[in-house]
Amino acid sequence: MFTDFSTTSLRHSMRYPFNEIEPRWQKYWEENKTFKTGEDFSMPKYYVLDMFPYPSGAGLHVGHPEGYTATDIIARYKRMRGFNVLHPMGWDAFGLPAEQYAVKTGVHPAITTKQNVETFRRQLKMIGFSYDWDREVNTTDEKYMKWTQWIFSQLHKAGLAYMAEVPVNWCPELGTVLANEEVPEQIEKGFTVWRRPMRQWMLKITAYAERLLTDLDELDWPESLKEMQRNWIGRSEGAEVRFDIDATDDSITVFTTRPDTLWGATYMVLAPEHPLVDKVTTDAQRKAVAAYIDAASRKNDLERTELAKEKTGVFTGAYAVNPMNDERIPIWIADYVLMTYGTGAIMAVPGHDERDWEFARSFDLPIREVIAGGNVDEAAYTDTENGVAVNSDFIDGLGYTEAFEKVVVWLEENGRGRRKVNYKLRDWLFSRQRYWGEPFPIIHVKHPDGHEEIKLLPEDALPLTLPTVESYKPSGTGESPLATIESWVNTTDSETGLPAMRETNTMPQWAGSCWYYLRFMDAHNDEMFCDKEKEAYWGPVDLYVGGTEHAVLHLLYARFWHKVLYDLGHVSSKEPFLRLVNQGMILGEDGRKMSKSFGNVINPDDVIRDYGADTLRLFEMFMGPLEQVKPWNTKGVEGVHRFLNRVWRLFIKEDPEAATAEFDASIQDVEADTESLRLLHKTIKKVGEDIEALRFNTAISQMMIFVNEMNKKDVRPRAVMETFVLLLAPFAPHLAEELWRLMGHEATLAREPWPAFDPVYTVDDEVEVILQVNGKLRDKLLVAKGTAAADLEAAAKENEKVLAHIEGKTVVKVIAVPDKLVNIVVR
RNA sequence: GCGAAUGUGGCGAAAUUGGCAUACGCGCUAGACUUAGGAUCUAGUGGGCUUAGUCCCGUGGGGGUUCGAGUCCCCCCAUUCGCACCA
Repeated sequence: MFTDFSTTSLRHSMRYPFNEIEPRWQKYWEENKTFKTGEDFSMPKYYVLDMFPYPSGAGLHVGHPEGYTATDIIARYKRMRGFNVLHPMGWDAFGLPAEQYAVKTGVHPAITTKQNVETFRRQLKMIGFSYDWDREVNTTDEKYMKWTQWIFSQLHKAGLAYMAEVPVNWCPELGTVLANEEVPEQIEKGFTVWRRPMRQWMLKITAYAERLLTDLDELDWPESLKEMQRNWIGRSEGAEVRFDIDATDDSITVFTTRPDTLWGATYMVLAPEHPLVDKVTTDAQRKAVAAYIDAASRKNDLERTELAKEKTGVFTGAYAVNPMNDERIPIWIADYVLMTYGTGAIMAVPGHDERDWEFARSFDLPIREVIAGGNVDEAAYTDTENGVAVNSDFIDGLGYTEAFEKVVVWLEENGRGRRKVNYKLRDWLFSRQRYWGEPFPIIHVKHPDGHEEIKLLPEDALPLTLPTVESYKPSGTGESPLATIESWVNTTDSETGLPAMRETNTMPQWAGSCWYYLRFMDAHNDEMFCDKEKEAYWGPVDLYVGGTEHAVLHLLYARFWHKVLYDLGHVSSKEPFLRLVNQGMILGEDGRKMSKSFGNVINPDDVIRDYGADTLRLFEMFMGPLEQVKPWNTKGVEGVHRFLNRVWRLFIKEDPEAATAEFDASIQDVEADTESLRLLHKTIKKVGEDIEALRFNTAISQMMIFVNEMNKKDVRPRAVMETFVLLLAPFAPHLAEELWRLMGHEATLAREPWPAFDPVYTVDDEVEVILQVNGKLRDKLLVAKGTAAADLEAAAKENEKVLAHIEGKTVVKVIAVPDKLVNIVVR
């Protein structure tokens, strides 16, 4: 022990000396490596993980410590329960803000990142979190990046990474493309985003769509979050149907979930970007079609959908043939059909699809009823439960399910289509035209015959690090600033000696966070991304806590990578995060979202300065249920601070003159009285159960009850008080450690066994039984626990107040529940 | 429009199995100590009342089940979040 404990003074007579206690214990923990995670694999393990932060320049926000305190309480509690606890922290340090700052100032993002990380680390240490800092990881660290690139190589080898010319979301202000998921955020910021074809790296997440969907069922995650992932994956069962184009050899394939309405298809619609558009358009319509396509290309998906009130479209002049009835139906193009979903083409059944109905009304196209039950003149009839097929040949009279099956069989037998499951989920656009990201371990080899070969760098060439650049500005051509560094870009293929160019795209921020939870298990391994034995022991994560903002992106991508690694035999579980909890956002004191513009931002540093870290921790947990959105309240902070002061005064003599802390005279080595024991054991039980269930607010209120009761006593049995300190420890570790030490213990309480409660003291031998007449409370009765129903009934019938209410009336029924109540029903 | 969650004092909230509604904290009121109190401690604090009674009402609104409903069922309203032409 190197820490100096000689000066616990009472300089601040009214408030306990948190500003001395806290830094001192933080120093002690650091020097003694109190929270270093052991590697005794015979112990039961518990892996409790926070979503690691992006170290922004603004520093820690009060929202961060909310989830972090929750996991820290769990970690400290589990350690005391004898678990080998893995509780690490790191940095998701690639990201746009550092790069944009670099563009503006010319300061290398690595420098900004390093400074920000230092701030974050210092702030987190000031709150007293029990992280094993020896396992700290940083996604921008070359040693970490090496394995991110290695995992990409595995994906590539597995055929899950490919390059494709795809319409991307191009943002001219940022000079980069965006993932679909990132678009709404940027538009909100006022940036423009439009479609532009570009050669991009894609990851084949769609190959895992089904498993990502079905495996959700096994996870202990919030239902709403699972629902969000289900919606994002968007599975729908239907059929692909091929429509011949009249007078040509071409055909249009559509996806439909309603093959039972095929006879009602009165026209077809292609997305404006559909490859067949150009081919089928007649000369007469060519001008109108071209104008329409041009207008559509200037809109993004959001404008084409959400903002479009009226349906627009243009006739191509061509006709298709309905395979069910050989009818000639017109082919239109319209931007309400998206190239990115299904086949980019639909059969329009205006009678039974709302969008098609609207479109048909706008353009005066025929609406035909093929499902009876509604009135297609007024609205599309889409009921699949009650509708019955009509005007539909061999399925007439059938309900949805039978009709669906029969049509699919017919399509397959006649070679006109097939059963098909379609997903909304699209492949993951994995490249960014930025500097501050992981370079792809890829070279484009130029063969003498002129063809280009995409080749992975050999494993021993990893990590491929970022070169220094003079300007961080996007090149403007759609390529990253890396493209301008010729000495870096031009290289040779070590295998063939042929000239090659490096890939100049970088990976998105999500890459590093897809596997960091694995790296924590074996943070310094230079031979592998994570040792197999360690992974088998630590994985999967038992509890993962973070915000809802990562509901679909990070959590879906990480699950995808995990499944790939599982398939390749690198990890032992199908899913990375067994249990997941979203902490609710903390609002400003005014009930609005904390924001600089509202001036309602609370800085954790200020709270720690004024009240101490233990108060910050305790208040964040006392505010309400973890999952809930709740407003900050400075008065509430003072409330929990008062509680901690009371705890201190329960033990320590109030004497402003004293140089060192001395025990209050009430702390005595006496045998505990039954009343204190009852209080203590009830508190042990409730605090333990509440921690397990993440109900920290009620655990704290029970400790407050304990303190309020003990406060009234002149004698506070030492053993009782000592046990209480252990209960408080996960919540207010600095104060608890200090009291523990003052009670004469040499070492930290971090691994003291969690107190056990004795059921003898948690149940009272006398209980209050409620006496009711007609369900209304009339009196209460104190009886021995377990008093028989018959005895309760007899006692109730002798009770004066009860008698007053049943006098002169007929007793119809008596309900007597032992230890609860007696209810006499009279008429 | 679709989906999910949530509605309890002046405020944050509790009530774990259908059994005392409002624990705990804030705020407020009164008192004690004090030169002082923005410290501390004690007591009180859902609403109503010509009968101040251990009376009546009371958990978003309406109905229902039950001896008994914040809790279970049905309908409605509000708020928040997510999705949104997904064929």
